[in-house]
Amino acid sequence: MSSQRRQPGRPEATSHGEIEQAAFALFAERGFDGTTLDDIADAVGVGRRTLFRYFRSKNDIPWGQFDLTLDAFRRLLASMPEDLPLHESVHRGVMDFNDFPDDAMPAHRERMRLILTNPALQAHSMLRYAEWRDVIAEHVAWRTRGSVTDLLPRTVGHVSLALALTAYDVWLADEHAVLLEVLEESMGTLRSYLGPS
Amino acid sequence: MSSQRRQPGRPEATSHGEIEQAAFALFAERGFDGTTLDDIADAVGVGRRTLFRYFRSKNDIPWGQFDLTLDAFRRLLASMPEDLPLHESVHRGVMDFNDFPDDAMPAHRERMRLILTNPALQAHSMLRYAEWRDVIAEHVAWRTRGSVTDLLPRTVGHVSLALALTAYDVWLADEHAVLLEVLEESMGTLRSYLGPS
DNA sequence: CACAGTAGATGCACTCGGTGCCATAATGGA
DNA sequence: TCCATTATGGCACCGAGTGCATCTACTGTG
Repeated sequence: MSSQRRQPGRPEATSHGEIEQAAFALFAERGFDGTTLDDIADAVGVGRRTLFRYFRSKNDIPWGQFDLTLDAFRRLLASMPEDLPLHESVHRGVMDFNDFPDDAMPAHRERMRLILTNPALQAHSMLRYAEWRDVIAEHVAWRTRGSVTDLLPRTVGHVSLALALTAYDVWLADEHAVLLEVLEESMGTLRSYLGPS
Repeated sequence: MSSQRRQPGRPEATSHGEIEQAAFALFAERGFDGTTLDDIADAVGVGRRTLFRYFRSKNDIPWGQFDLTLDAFRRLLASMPEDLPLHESVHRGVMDFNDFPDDAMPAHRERMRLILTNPALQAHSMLRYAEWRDVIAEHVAWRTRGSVTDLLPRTVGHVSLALALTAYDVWLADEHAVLLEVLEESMGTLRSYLGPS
């Protein structure tokens, strides 16, 4: 790949990845709140103003390029065989979404630990979660030929997120837990909780 | 009531309620983002600094005295008969929590519309939701003689929140919807979604 | 090589939320 | 009146985020 990158204008001085790396190093050292955007800009060797061309806000840095991740998620759900029961389709989608190669897990864990631990990031995450829920809701709406504003798509979106967040809570609390197993387990827990109705 | 308020020091210049009222008026007029803390302080006739003695942040103003609300929720759950099945106990608690007198609904609706619509407030709400979930998790842990960090309490907390938020989404989108009915409905929707497994 | 075109980088000034510190005001009681 | 107590609120300051204007580095062309 990389035929030629003949772009007209000035080349980019840095990249999302570079900023992310420098930022995570600083976060690990001084904490998220203890790191200013000036710190990050200096570490990357770029102006503070430039950071905002790569990330919408400081809170977005730990999320990396989440838009791309969501695009992949969208494609993932769209690729589910249509003869699969809806709840199976969603469940598999969520499982695949959280299926990372082993060597990526440490970094993923660190990223999620940061996001789920720091109050400012916890709060901000709500906005990203809403986008994630929408992807699910759209899938459900498409499968049921309904609207994303219907009760079912919204319910499935919210509940899927609830289960995922539960799993992450437990996973982060237990050094040896396996994310996908906890995810499966939380789903089972919900079933048995509602079961005896 | 109001036996005597013989407190030693200087009397308070305002109250949570007064600030809240002035703030909501301004929010309705110029929007949440278009209202500065200076605006609110001026409207109340108090220093900007003083606002922070009543509310931890601008984002907390729309929530009123949520601590007190949570205390009531805690007592509500604790008062549930122990012979009630756990899921019933939680369900009833959530229903009662959202059972407002008719004349309080318009204000409640406006408050929730604001919180669930404005991005800054959406994000901030995550922190309040976490406290709300904890109340449920504690109840479940108490009922099951387990720990709040166990899978079940966490799952129930997250899923209960998911259903409540779903209900609020739908309720706010439909002028004529009845909150408690939508809540009940979203619960049923979840059951039927998971049912055919 | 000079010049035009293009797009990213960045400095600057400014707004606003939020905090620490501290002096001050208003009250009840001795 | 003087004191203890408690709330007020001014002041200085920090850091995130934005709009605007300018500059810079690179491509392509004559």
